[in-house]
Amino acid sequence: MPPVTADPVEVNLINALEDRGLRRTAARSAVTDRIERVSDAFTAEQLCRELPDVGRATVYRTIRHLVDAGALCKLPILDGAPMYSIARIEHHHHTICSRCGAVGEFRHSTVERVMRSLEKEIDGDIVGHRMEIFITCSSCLAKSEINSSSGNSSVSI
Amino acid sequence: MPPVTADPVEVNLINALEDRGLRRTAARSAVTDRIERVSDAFTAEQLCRELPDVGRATVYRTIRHLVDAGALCKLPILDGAPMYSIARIEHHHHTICSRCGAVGEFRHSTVERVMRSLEKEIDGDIVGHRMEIFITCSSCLAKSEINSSSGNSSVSI
DNA sequence: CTCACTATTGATATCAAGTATCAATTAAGA
DNA sequence: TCTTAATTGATACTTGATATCAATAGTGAG
Ligand SMILES: [Zn+2]
Ligand SMILES: [Zn+2]
Ligand SMILES: [Zn+2]
Ligand SMILES: [Zn+2]
Repeated sequence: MPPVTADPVEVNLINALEDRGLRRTAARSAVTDRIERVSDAFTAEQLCRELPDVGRATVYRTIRHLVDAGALCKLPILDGAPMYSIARIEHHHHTICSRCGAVGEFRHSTVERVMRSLEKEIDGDIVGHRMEIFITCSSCLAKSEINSSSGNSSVSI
Repeated sequence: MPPVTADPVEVNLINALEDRGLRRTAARSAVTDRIERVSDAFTAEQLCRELPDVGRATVYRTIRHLVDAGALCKLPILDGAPMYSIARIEHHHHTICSRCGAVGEFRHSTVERVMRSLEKEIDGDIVGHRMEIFITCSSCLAKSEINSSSGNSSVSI
């Protein structure tokens, strides 16, 4: 059975910036420290609120640098601001809880194998792919069992 | 070999709206006619520009109704406004040309089978998924062969 | 260590996408 | 035809994000 998770990568965001020739500054360290401390995915605005002493422009700029460096994933959200999460695994996909928004990473070799197999069938050259699995996470499941009750809101994609 | 495309569905957008109890109006017909005439994916703003006599609010509202009705797909775009395309196939995924933005639909039974198989390995209940394959479409490939030259700009996801 | 030079910062203005309001208009059924 | 509720669209507003640019702060040379 192929591994669902693999190769957790050591992350040091401020180093990722320095590797790109960017200076280590107080503002950037504040941003990267905060991101590393937060376990979950976040929006740029959330980060701005949590770092009132760092200018929004700097928060947005730093996020952009980190995405460019491949140290952060930008998750496309259908409605509202995109979310970001630390890229702990080289190539991977995300699980997103449709109730609480919790984001997880996973890798699955079968998925990648299927992607490669599509090469033959798709018109043009494949240059990449993206995939998200929407879930109800175990903690949300637990909560809804406590409150028993309510609806099975399924997500239509 | 499993089919890459399947079940093309007849689309009649104005009917899709009427089926939801919405009235057939001149403004809505103008919007749906336009969408049906445009083969490619489009943004809301594009549609507004092409329909200067329909108010933007109405364009946005109509698009929202069509997405709710499942007649339009909303494609999450990482940067900039989301794009919409007519849903011609029941459940499906998209190919997106990373050069020209052309959007295609496809279905592949293996992909769906793999998704189901992930149920066992992912923590929580799977309620849906989304997938996009980024390509260089055949027409862009043809163009770049004419101009010979240039770089294999690969997309990092 | 000091200086000069460039990168960085952040207040502010601006832009872009999209939604809320609400009076005027219009579709649709009796 | 007439009544009524749905729809429209000009306008103002919200939100997310970027552009500007003077002030500030790293960095490397001397
Ligand atoms: Zn959850
Ligand atoms: Zn993959
Ligand atoms: Zn193309
Ligand atoms: Zn699928």
